[in-house]
Amino acid sequence: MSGNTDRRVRRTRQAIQRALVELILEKGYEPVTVTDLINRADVGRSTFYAHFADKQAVLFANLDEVAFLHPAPSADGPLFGFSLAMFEHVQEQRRLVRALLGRRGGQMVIAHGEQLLQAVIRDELLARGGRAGASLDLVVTCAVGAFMALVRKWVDGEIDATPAELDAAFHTTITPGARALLARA
Amino acid sequence: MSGNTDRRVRRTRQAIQRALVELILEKGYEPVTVTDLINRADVGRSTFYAHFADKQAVLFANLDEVAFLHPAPSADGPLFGFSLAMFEHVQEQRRLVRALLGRRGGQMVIAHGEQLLQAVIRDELLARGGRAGASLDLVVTCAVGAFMALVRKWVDGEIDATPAELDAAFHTTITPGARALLARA
DNA sequence: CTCCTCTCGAACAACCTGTTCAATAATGAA
DNA sequence: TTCATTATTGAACAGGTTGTTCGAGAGGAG
Repeated sequence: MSGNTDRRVRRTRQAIQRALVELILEKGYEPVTVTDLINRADVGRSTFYAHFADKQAVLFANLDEVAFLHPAPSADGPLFGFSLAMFEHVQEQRRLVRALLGRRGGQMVIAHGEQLLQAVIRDELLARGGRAGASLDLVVTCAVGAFMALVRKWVDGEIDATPAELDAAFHTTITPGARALLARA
Repeated sequence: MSGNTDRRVRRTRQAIQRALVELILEKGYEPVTVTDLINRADVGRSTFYAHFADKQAVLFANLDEVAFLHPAPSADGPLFGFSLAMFEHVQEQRRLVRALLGRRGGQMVIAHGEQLLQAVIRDELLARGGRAGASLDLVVTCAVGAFMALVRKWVDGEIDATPAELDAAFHTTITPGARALLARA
């Protein structure tokens, strides 16, 4: 048994989740209706509501499959060493990430991603001796904003670059400032 | 004649625009319906559609009143000197900016703000001798992302800081990296 | 005062949502 | 294989939203 449920359940849920990704890539998240979803997934209306409360629940179900944002806070290695791995991960799952985090994706997902990333960056700065406080949080916000901006533009095709190039740009821009903050502590 | 139109037109348009701001602050942008708008503005349904194509048109009409994003590219003065003035401007129009750019606001507006800011920052880096190219654009993207992240969190009340503190954080984080880029040119 | 424009409000078709229900089909276990 | 369990179906429904239309009436400009 893969999963622990009825095969029909697995099939249905997967069909719906797949359909959402396809439709987001075609029209963006907001315009997608539940009716679209059940047509594309070829599933009965009542079946849909037996599995998901609404459109957004499907979105979040997909979200779990792209939760590549949980590196341990590291005090050694290069500062913000996590970023290259993340860019590479995004590239592998480009299709899914594009649907979820791109301009056509849902706002909630971006907010969720920002929160995860915020924790990662904050923990890393603290692990390297940053002093908790308002000014550290402001720097964290800047770093999160910069990273997410790169990812969004990248998956939307507004930027053509390799993961290594993105990583380099992120470090060029953010690392000196972050070091300055740490040195001040 | 203030404006150049019928007084009724002015009154109607203003009532609708005001209503949208109020409603966004109460429920966020997406949940606001045209029916909500015409009730709050106390305006007939057909009247609404005589002035605006849809909800989003009202949003953009409001947007013009907060277009504080047009500083001339400056090659002298401190790098990214525009930012303090912008943070102060945001504080003055906090109510409106909060409705438009905050978490409850529309995605389109944020995208629009990012585009304006991107041009500003890009021009400034070019005016200071930055070499146009992919790696400059990547840095610009980071700077825009960082700035917008600060503004969003600020107007949403997730950050409690003065414009000067925000400005300082922005410069601490971004300026060293930007200088490094310019030095490389 | 008069003409012209704007507003009103109701009614409309079209669409979307989320729920219900009885009939049918697939599944997993004995 | 058989059989009880569970999932799916498809249609129908009430409630809400959108954008349009139209005649009647109110308001402003000159």
